[in-house]
Amino acid sequence: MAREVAKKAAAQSAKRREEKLTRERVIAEARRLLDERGPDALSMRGLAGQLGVSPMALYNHVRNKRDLIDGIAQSVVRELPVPAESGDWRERLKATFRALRSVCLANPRAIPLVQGADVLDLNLFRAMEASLSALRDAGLGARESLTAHFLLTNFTLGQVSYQIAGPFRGLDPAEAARRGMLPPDQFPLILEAVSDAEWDFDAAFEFGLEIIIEGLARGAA
Amino acid sequence: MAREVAKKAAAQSAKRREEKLTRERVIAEARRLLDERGPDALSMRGLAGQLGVSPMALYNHVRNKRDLIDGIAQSVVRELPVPAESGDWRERLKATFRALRSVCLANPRAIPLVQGADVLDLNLFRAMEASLSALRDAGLGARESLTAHFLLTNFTLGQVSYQIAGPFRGLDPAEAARRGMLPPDQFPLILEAVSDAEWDFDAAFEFGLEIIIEGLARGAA
DNA sequence: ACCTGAACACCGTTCAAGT
DNA sequence: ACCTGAACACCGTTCAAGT
Repeated sequence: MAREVAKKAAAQSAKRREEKLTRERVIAEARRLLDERGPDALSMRGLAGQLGVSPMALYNHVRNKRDLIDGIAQSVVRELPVPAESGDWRERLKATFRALRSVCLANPRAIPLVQGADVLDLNLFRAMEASLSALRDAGLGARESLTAHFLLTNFTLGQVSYQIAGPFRGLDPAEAARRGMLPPDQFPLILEAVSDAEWDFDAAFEFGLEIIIEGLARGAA
Repeated sequence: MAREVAKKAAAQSAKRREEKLTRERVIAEARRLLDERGPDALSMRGLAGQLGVSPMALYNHVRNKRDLIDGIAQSVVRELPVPAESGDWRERLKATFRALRSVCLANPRAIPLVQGADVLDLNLFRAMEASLSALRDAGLGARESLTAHFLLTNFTLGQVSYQIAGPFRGLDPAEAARRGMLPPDQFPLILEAVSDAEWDFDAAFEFGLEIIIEGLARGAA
């Protein structure tokens, strides 16, 4: 029958369409597309193509592109482990922010897109509660703890963005030195630092974490 | 003559065209457009319209949109004051990063666009040299100073982004509380912090700066 | 050298129509 | 309820042509 022929043709041209289209499937495919082919490949049309469906079909499961990206953000955040509850406050703090960093680094292409996404996920608040709890144990007050939490969050996310963008992206002293922009008498310290070879992001993160925690311990005392 | 009539008509429909089109004028107008009407208004076509010129005329002064944005970034960075050279290392550090913060906050709409722009401007390296110099005076080594400089940069830019995006944009514990996502027995500290009213960004910045500097002084000793 | 208009290859989204 | 095709109002950029 003509019907069945048409069905077969549709199934062929739309390989990925065995399963029903759902919000979860749309978002999962969006993540895969973003991860494998980058942000430019993540268009509503391209995504629909990957799913073997018309672009407008997506709008039954996602309000608009903004909502799609919020969905990606949420699905990334769900990979945050629930933080440990026991141990020294310093170690609990470190564990919480190391975990945040790991999840971000595991999803490098999602991070720039997800900046400023709206994601109210329980996992994030669990991490926040754990962080506040550790800070209170360090002797900080309610207000100070909140400020310190955002200090640590800013530091962690900033460092992650920096690492993802590539070392010195857009502000490379070595490049400036190569172009002769930096006369040695005016910029001795930059030139010394630049010659100091490669950059260890893990070490820089641990160093920053240590400094901040040390400052908090000190400030609370 | 028909020529002169045509000229007049062109001059009328293109009010802003008295002056010659230059890279500087293109970038200045782009900044104005971005500042007053936001990132969506900053299209090559819209910008050309503002300048009373065909879209393609811009490409004589700017390689492409990426280059236009790099130009905006550069023109913002040029507003960074040259850092002071004397004084206590703590005060010099604070002054440097307060200045960076001020320039960013004065150009809120440019900041998100400018993330990841390529801008090798002398002003930025002057600030970096000043920062490294202060850190060396604090007793840090070459490598540590560089790491600490990026810690402070990350912190400052992170805090600025956060402030520009709006308080708790995308991660609002108060909103989550309103939606009943946060049972009081599991999230006592978040709920306490949230009830603590409004957020003071200036104070949070100064607090963070203090903590980091304290940590650096302590770590060096 | 600098500018133009037309065209190309895309976007996100609305709408009316189909099942 | 879910999906479709056609259309709308945009993009950035290339190209060939004008002065």
